Amino acid sequence: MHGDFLLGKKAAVTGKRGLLEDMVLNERAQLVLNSIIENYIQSSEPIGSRTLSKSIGVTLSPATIRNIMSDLAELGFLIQTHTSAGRVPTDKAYRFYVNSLSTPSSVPEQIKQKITLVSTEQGMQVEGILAEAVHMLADLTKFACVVSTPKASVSRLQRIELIKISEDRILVILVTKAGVVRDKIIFVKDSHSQDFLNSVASFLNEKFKNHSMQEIREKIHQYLVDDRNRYHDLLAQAVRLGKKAFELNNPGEMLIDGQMNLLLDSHFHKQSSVRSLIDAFNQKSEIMKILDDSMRQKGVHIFIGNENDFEHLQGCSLIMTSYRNNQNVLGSIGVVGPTSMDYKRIISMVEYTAKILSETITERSYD
Amino acid sequence: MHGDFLLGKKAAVTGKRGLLEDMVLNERAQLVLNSIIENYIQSSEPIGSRTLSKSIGVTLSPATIRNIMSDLAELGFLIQTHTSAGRVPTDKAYRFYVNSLSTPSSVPEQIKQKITLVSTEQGMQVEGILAEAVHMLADLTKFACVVSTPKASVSRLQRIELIKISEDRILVILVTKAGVVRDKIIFVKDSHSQDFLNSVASFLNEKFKNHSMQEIREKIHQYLVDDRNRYHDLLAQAVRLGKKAFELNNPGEMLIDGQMNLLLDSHFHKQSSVRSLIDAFNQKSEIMKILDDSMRQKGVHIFIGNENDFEHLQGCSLIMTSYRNNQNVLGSIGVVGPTSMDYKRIISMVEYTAKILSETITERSYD
DNA sequence: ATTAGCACTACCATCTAATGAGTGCTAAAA
DNA sequence: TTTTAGCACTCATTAGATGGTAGTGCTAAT
Repeated sequence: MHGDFLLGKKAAVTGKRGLLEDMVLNERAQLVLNSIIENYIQSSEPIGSRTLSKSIGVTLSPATIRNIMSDLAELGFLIQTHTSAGRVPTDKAYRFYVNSLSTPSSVPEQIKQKITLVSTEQGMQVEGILAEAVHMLADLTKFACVVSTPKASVSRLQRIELIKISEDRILVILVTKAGVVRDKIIFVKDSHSQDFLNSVASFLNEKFKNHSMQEIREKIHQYLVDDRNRYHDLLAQAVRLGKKAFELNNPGEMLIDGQMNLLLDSHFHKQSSVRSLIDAFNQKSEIMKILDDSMRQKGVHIFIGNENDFEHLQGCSLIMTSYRNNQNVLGSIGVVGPTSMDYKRIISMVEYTAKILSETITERSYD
Repeated sequence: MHGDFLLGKKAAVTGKRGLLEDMVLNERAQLVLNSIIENYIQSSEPIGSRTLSKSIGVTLSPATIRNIMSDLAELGFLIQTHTSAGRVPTDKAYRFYVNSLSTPSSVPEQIKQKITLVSTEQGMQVEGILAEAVHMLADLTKFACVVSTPKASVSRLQRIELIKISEDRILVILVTKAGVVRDKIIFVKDSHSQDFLNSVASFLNEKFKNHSMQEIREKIHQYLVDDRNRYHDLLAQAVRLGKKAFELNNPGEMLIDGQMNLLLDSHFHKQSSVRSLIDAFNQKSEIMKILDDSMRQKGVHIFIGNENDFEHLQGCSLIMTSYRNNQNVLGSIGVVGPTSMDYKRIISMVEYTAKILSETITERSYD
């Protein structure tokens, strides 16, 4: 029985069954594993010892490689689809591979040019820019891509407008610093003149400009509980209308593009996977949750296969990162593809697209 | 050689090679054809004479049916995938079938309830309503569904707002009668105060409220060519800003949902069809054109297979109809599915969804 | 520690033969 | 004249059988 000799010093000390994070493979095992992964990413077919022996740089006989593979399999990095098939990397292997990627490969100049074009059209709405970015990313990666629209709660107020629509309906328009315009209708019991609404609006603008929606809601709540304000008519009305206007009604949306690309991928050809994918994208909330999570921390976030506990997305990896203007993190953008995707390439593309997206949105922001 | 005896009187007079529109099948042939189509819609498998002989109401021996089928094939209503296979309806057959549908079957009460829920959430934006409607339709039909957003040019102005963003940028917000809010940024050479922008906005509001965007653009053009207006400063500036503000920049968008549903359908399992479909939905313009066309006329529009000359959508039928508020036709909504779809059911669903959508949007409109 | 060699396994493409659903045609029945 | 029964024929699909291939694990030699 081999199996121990692959483990580096640290692991040898902590023991084979020790913490996985501390486990280190010896150099040759690592070489073999990476080589298998890279081969598999390219070919999507199980890798055998003979094939690997040729494609790998070092001269190692198939038999030797078989021994190493056998050990790697025992450690859970490789599996066989059947007895006499080559080896296929597990999620654990991909995780190891991704962790070992040090220098993020840069995006080729040719592709950079393609991505840059997002920003050309002036005067476009933020949603339009997001749609274009996600479309582009889908087109480049040939996988499904998602982007979350800027969260209302973190973005700061640039201006509010109140427009009288009918006796009991008022159109509220919120413009945020990030350049997002949101509108909604609120219903009121008693009618107000447009002039009065203008006063309320300029009161609210004066009071709350540059504050985040979250802060505004809190302040309004304070006004409401403070009894003294009851006697100041304009204030009272302003607060009452403001409460409705700033009420969170936008649950945060998500744009998807290139879903169908996944279905060209050989990994998702089975009927059952297709169903699963459809469900996954129909029920946006789960993916939204992942997007939200990756907003909170810097850098690129990678979820491999079973690491996301969303059953419909088994067999998928997600590469996510956030985008921002020069003030705030606004949302995140990323790729959903098979676990056997070309991580290097995809990661660099997601990173670069997010960078360009951030720049474009910053340009458009009102700060 | 049979072949003539199926033609009704009219055709018999004008001759077998006469105008197709005038062609009438005798009652029995029609029964057989409809029966084949309905069977095929259900089973997606070629229909043989024996099968049909059983499933059809009237007692007809397989041999007789074979004769009839043979004639129908000769007339171009049926084809065989290979010599000894059953018959499959052609596009021509579906057209005949659809034309012969008289009483549009109504939507079952149970499904009506599902559709009704679109309108519940108050204060939702028009785009949100459209997204919900198209999602619902996709969910019910299990096909891909599309909806076009209200055209800017036909909708009438409710109100315009100009907001100063920076020295050289102005945010324009257009609210239309249909309840759509559009925003865009325009760039100006010389700086204006917000007060001045307010005057310009109220001037434009007064002048152009209730006019269609198309009309407004024309009027502004007239002002511009009229030299006299040059000396009236506010007017001149208002016209100059207005020109930019009302410039058509929104090419009319389209929301798609349920594309992936198509890939569960057995008809699109071939690799080539999948590619084709992806291209079709990526390149929105063609479908947009069809949506536009079906906005112009009343009723449900049906494009069967090769009737739309968009190569990527061969093998697809489109069921489209327009939606409106109480003033204008705003856009259209419809289904993209295989030619062998259950036309009765789908047509009724598209119709009903459009009706509910129209009602919901009318409620939200500002008239 | 590494490698060559060998027996073994399982998938895959190809071939074959059998099955069966379907047709067209012809001649008999209605 | 229309309908039907019967028969020969076609072609897709299926199940076995077969040989080839890519892979493994094990053992013995290097």
